[in-house]
Amino acid sequence: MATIRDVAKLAGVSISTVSLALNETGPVRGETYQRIWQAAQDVGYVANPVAQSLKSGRNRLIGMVVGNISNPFFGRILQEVERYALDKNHLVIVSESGTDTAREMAILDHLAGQRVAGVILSPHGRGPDYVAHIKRLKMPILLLDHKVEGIEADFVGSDNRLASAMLTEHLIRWGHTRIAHISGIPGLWTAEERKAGFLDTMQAAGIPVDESLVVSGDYEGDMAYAQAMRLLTRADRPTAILAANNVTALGALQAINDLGFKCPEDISLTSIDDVPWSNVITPRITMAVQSVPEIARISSEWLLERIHSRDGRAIPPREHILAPRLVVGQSCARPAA
Amino acid sequence: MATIRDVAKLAGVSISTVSLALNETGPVRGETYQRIWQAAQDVGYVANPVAQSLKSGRNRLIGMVVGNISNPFFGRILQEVERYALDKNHLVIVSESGTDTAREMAILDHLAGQRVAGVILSPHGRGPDYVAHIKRLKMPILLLDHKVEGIEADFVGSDNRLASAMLTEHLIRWGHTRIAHISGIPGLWTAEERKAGFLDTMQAAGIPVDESLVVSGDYEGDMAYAQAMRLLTRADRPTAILAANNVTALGALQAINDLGFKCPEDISLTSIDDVPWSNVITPRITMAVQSVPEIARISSEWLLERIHSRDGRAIPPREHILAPRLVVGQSCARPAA
DNA sequence: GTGAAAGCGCTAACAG
DNA sequence: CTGTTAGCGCTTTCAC
Repeated sequence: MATIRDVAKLAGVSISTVSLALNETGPVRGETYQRIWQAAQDVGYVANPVAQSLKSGRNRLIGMVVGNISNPFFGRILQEVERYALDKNHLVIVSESGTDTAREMAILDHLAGQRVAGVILSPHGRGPDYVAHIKRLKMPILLLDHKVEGIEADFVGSDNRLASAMLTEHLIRWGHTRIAHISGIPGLWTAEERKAGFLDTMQAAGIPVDESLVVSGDYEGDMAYAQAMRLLTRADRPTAILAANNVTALGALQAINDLGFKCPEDISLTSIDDVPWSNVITPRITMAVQSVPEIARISSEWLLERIHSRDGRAIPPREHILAPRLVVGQSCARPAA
Repeated sequence: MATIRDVAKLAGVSISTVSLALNETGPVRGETYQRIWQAAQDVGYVANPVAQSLKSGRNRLIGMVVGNISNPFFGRILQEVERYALDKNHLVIVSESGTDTAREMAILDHLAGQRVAGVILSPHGRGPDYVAHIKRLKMPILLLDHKVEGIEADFVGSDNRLASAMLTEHLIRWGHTRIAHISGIPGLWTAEERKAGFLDTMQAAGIPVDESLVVSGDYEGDMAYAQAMRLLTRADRPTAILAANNVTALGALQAINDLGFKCPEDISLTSIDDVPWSNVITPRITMAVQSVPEIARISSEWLLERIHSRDGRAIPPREHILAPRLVVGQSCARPAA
């Protein structure tokens, strides 16, 4: 790899002049500039980003930390973020925290160690230590999806209450009263909001909630399958299920099928979040969808803006809450008599 | 951030002693070692990986370059690779090449610039310039999925011919003769192999292939949908479709549904590669699946092995070809009379 | 306009 | 056993 010294030698100038010229950060112009530029071309010089990082304390990397990499919802966000970042000459480091607070903190430390320019974080940790740990980090952070009390940072997410309210209302309008909710990870902001949206809507409609029909999931298919199995094998089983996210819905649907029930004839089903390839899933699931391109675009833009603005810390924390859109499928019907 | 100097000062030794001690690369032992270690703890010292990289020329990063990040098949591999890498203290940079050779080369240059320790590459580029470009790269590369003629590197992929042969045979056994194939990206190794597996099997069975039923796709759903539409609206439409990958199959299925055909009664369908949530897709698609955990494990192990062995270049290139497994669903039936 | 020199944080000879 | 020192490649004052 050619270094700045090679260029300097070939151009017959000092290395500082080369740096000044190539970065257009000095008064080098005209013939000298041309000569340096040509020399750089000739030896195939590209500045070593590692050396630049050491000097500047910032790397042209951005981190993306999520709970579950294989969730298709995340895959599509990553795709957009990566595209956007590369346009701006940044590479994206991806890491999965699971639901392990310690692991998440360790990952953030690793990223801080690499002097990444910023992080898009879908926070899954909990507890005061966790919050303190994040606040201590020096790099710009953008919170995605889950909001964390006590952390001042840009936030991009959706109106989770509204999403579940819309779906709950939809089910109520079909005549359901025994509605079950398989929730997300207890304690997580989105999960609690979604549950609250459900409970509020039920209450507003004057429908008593059977607490035993509100069960906790973990945003994963296996757990959802198990919980749905439990719910549906009860004598007083629910007539409808509100799933906390896409894979929860798919897990529930599988349980419905495996038990020999028909959706929507026997059980109605709705999902918060988009379901991948929903068109070829039978029945098409009624869901509250968020705009993935919008989430990805705002997140990337805001983070890169904060990274590149002269004083990123000066920008006050912003919040972008997306309104979910109800997409009606064929997974809901009147409750069986 | 505490530097090695802070530790040295607190422990009352020189910085080199600290380095030697903490890296266990010198003869520092006993009381001095303890004191240094304690001091490191006290100031919260963690070696700056950027500085280490500048010195060593290797970063504790590995790159992963694929054609399409949002393909669920890739998501699951990434998940495993990331987990494995983090265990070994490496972070993973993810990037999407699309089908753009120039973009892929640019990404590889970026990664080389960051002095990543190695790259897992699912190559999509083409042409002699491309091959030369890759060979010029100094870092260890592991080829995933697609093999590239002329590049000496570890390769992990599956027996693509066998996969499509198995499925083709399956369709033939059901009595199909007018079988269509929606292929992958023309020119890509996997795509050509899969097509060859299809053609060979047809020939071996003595069934003439209608060339017009062999159409090219791009491993993407939209294109597959369009091609399936075209195939199925012909008067002499095929009775079965062999899709080149998972999303191709889903695109085709959607076309089948949208045209009012029933699968498998009217059209049989098979897929190379796993389909996510295949259990809740109706009908369950018959497919040739590869073991994602195995692919991910071998890839990660081999790459990290090459990275960490004293002379990685000394290990001769290895090849791991996975045997696909036939998973029979309900997407195949006798051709309609 | 241009160059010399300091230094980012670390590792690794080489002396002592 | 430990300290001194010379870089890794780059940016950035500060002189000239």
